Amino acid sequence: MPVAQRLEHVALELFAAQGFDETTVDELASAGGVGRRTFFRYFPTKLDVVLGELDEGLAGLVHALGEQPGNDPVAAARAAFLSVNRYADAELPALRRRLGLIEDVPELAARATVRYRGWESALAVDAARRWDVDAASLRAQVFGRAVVAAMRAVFSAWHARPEADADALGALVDEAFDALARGFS
Amino acid sequence: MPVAQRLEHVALELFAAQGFDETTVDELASAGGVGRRTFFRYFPTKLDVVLGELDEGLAGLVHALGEQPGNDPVAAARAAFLSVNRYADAELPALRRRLGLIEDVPELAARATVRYRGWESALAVDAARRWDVDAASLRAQVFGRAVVAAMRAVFSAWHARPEADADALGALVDEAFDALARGFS
DNA sequence: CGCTAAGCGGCACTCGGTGCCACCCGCCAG
DNA sequence: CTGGCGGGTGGCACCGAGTGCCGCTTAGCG
Repeated sequence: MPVAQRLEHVALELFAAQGFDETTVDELASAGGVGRRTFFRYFPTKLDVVLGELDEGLAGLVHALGEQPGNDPVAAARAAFLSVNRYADAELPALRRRLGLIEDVPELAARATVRYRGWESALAVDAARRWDVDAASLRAQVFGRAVVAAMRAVFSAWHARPEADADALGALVDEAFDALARGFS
Repeated sequence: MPVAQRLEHVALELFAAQGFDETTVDELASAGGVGRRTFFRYFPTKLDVVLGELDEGLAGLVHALGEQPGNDPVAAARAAFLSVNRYADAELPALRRRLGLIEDVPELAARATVRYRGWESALAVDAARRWDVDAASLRAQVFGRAVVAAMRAVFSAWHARPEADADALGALVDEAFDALARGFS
């Protein structure tokens, strides 16, 4: 097992057992069988052990957006999100643990939203293209941020239901995008 | 001038002059004429010097939401935001500096979004009440987060226009809420 | 005049994060 | 076989944010 993956696994274990703040980097490193200095070579920050692959999604999202036809950004974003967030059943428990940590530890939630900024602007750019307006236009910017906000709500709702599976996630995504498409009035 | 206010003023000065990360708490404290330990008695974190009063808005927002009639959450939220975000001309430069810092320094942006969580849930609760649904319902949650997302976009757009005044801010708020009300499809 | 209570701030400590450098290893050229 | 060479490693010293402790000053009051 590669070092990074082992560290990640061990870290989620320790965080779940004794809490994020209560676990020092020294513990993570020695539990992973490496030196503290080496730990920081694999993860720039203690926070990044938890977030890790969450933003690999960005490249995938951009790609998926590019493949969607039509000039309805909502439909495109919905399809892109559904295609990017396809999880195998075996991945769900780890996903749950990650989401739980991100919701509980404010610092992690904060760091996660920074990651989402890339998504927001990618979505804004895509919407601007389909609407044929400037990407800096307020409507496009609001769209990008609102979509990410909706996705945060989806993950939060999914995490709150202990037995929700991958299909349930898809259903929630659909519901959220319906709301965005139709408006709130 | 009270200590907290003086520290805040001096801090914004120093951050603008030499950057956020490049300014240590020691500098802030001695520039404000207090000891380092005292600084942390007024601000739990270096970050909070910048964000400071930003979340005093929460209590005001909740109050303003409570005063809005009708069962359209978008209209209520729009009115509440307009009433809370009434800035005097003299406050605008300070607001600009704050917004600039929050946009530029990722750590500040992150911390700010944590503050917004209170707004998100307040808005969700209000919407749930007007729609007569559960506050935990996905639609209400998406609404709360989308509204805050839209407000972030508004502040960002306003900040990007160097000569925008308080009226321009109101116009942007209206535009953003129109988008949320009508939907994006 | 003495007592008390509250704000102040020095000191020492923990922990996250970084720069530097010595070390160990496998690899390749001579 | 040997002598360099390069990458991964991790120890060490350092910085800055944040915290607990405690002694000091000072203002207020009986």
